[in-house]
Amino acid sequence: MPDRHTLEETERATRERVQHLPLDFAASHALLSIYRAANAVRGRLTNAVLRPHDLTWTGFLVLWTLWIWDSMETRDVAESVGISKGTLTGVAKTLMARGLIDRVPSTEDRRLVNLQLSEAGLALMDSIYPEFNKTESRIVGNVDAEQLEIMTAALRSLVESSESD
Amino acid sequence: MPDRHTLEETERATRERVQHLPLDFAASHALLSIYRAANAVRGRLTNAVLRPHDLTWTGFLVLWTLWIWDSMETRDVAESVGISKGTLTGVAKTLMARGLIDRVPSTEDRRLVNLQLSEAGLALMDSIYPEFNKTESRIVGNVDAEQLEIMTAALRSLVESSESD
DNA sequence: TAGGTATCGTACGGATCCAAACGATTACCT
DNA sequence: AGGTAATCGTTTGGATCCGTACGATACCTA
Repeated sequence: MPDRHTLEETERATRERVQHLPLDFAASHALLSIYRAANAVRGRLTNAVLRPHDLTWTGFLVLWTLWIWDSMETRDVAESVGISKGTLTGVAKTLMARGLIDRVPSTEDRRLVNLQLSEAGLALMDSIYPEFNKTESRIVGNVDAEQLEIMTAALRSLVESSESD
Repeated sequence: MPDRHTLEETERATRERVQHLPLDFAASHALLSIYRAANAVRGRLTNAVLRPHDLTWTGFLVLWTLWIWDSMETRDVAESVGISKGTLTGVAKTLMARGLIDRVPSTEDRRLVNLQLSEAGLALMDSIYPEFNKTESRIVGNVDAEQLEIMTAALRSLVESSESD
């Protein structure tokens, strides 16, 4: 029994374990790789960039979303970040307590609340994002540019087919 | 301000927002796609396959790991699944309470504990995994086989370069 | 214009997760 | 041999996250 297992070893062991079953190994390996990659990337970005600024991964995504889109309704922020509405309430509360975002109740529909970056939040993003992106760039540095493009396109089509139904 | 944003729209908006900065857009889009894909895939598999069996995503990964490798020390299970040792303690406790796994203290090193599937756990995996894989296959169904292979390889090299340092 | 339906943001319970601290056990080193 | 260092699994505390339920508000239709 080996101590540690690389992705490749795991895939080989999987084949042996279930070789008597009619399974789609390519699909299984692809999705396992996606999940591991997402975890690894998130962990590294969190530790290297976010933690020194006392920012959560989710909190950063919220800030980043508002940075890109200027102002958004809470439901759209949640959907864009990939968390539930209820989760966003707590995250937004934390970010607001730190003065990084503002809540702006809608005048047209009083059920709605818009979120946007405060000046402090904007300044924070301006200073953090270049650093964040530099780490991103380093992470994908070993992957050929063309392969990276294919990967991104494949992931995108996968997201669409997975979210649609 | 649009209501919903596709990955493509988000990438376009990102460019406009930060076009004055010297950034690596390909890297940013790639990692955003990975994260969204992982979330979407995990959500769909959880809802479609795991929830009916009252299984957590993490719990299933633990079972799956033990299914593939027969028996493992807890530290290796945690590392393989991508969670901390402390988290695994709780998850393993839950799975053991349901009689799906067994704890086997090591005789050679009394600090170590090995985990393995019980008979009930083995039967559960035998019945669930074909269904799980069928959904996996459906998710990647729209992606060309060759592109899928490139994507998987790119993700794998990305995991390695991201976990190494 | 009144009542039913839909959707908003929020509150709450439970599960998951991590980082740090801890006691127990083993390995190393002089 | 004996003491220090390293590593094991666990515990603890706090943050995150989801699903559900809820009141409030807006829309719709007869």
